[in-house]
Amino acid sequence: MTESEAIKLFKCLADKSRLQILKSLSLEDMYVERLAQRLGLTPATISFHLKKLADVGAVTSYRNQYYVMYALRKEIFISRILDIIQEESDEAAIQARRDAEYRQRVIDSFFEYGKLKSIPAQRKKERIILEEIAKSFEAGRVYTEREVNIIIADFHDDFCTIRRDMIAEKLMARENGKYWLTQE
Amino acid sequence: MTESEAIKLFKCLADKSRLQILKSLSLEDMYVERLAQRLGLTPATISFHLKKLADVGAVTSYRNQYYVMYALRKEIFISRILDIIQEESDEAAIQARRDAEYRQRVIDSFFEYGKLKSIPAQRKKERIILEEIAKSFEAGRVYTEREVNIIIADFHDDFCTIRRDMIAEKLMARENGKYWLTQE
DNA sequence: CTTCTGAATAGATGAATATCTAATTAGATA
DNA sequence: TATCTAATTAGATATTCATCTATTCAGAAG
Repeated sequence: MTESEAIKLFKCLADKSRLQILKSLSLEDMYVERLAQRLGLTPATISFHLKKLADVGAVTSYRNQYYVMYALRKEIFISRILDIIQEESDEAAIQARRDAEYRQRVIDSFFEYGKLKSIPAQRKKERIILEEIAKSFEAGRVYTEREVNIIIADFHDDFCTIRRDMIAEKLMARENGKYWLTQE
Repeated sequence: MTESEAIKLFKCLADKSRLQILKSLSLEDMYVERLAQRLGLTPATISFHLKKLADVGAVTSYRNQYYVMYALRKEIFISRILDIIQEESDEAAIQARRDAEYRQRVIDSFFEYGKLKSIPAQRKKERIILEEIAKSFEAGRVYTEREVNIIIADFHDDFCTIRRDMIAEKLMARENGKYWLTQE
């Protein structure tokens, strides 16, 4: 389902009259005038809504004597809302989301009130923490060692280790006692 | 979830900007200005949307330095749309729906183009058919036997049997050759 | 305490839309 | 074919609501 299809579907569901139509049709098939009577609305209004519902595939219709019977298409409604929101069918995007969730968990467990509780032992986790700290530096700007220390000290007392590891991980570069962010 | 809660939830999802906010937050927590930048909208507009999303419990927020971080509350989105539409959690309603579905199947199998193909042998099924035919009579109005016959004959040639069974099932009452619907 | 910055609110505006009445269409029956 | 009835469409109206600008609020930092 594309984003604009999802919006159309949710728009359909976001109306009291249409929701009641769907509820009624979930009980039994009905024709326009009967629905109008149940909901206390004009047949014209019901037609208007049924057309929208049919547009998104929520209902189908068939003739029965004088009447046009409408039926609910339950298949349309089996998916979970979360799946629709997160739908991005391409694998790369899904992997990116998993990564982001993992990163967030690591950050949550090592930071508290904006402070780093401890330096992760696992290199993979430390990398994530260092990248998070790197966000406090401006791209392109050149810092003195003292400035770097002060910024890092906001996160953890052991700014020496962290500063050194930032260089080792190539998140920052150093030359002649000056530091700057590398471009990723 | 009540009907009006469901409508509010769907209204929230029925907007491109809000859907994109939710998609963004499903990747990682973000603050207002960052979202504004991603979506090409004003921070004021993002605030407006986030408030609506918070109202329905779709997001939560927490402070982080200068920023107010917003996070997606996935728990809200686990239910299936169909369950929300059909939500009437009380047993009586669910049974009523099953009954209605059964009735519809019986009606579908005995009627064709508005005509009764045959009179059901099972009493339970005949009752359903008779109730369906009874819909062609007006409540409160008194009919002559001839009028009754004409109306029933629209459904089946053997109007005598059907008329007699309507009385036997107490769907109609008769006195002095006059007929009328009983109140159910 | 003062200042700064990001967030929220208020007010205005234009676009979308739910509803009605009236007119038209389409399908069934005679 | 002519006629009847339910369904749909068209046009009008009032309301809702997404968005912007400008202002106010709140929390962090000096």
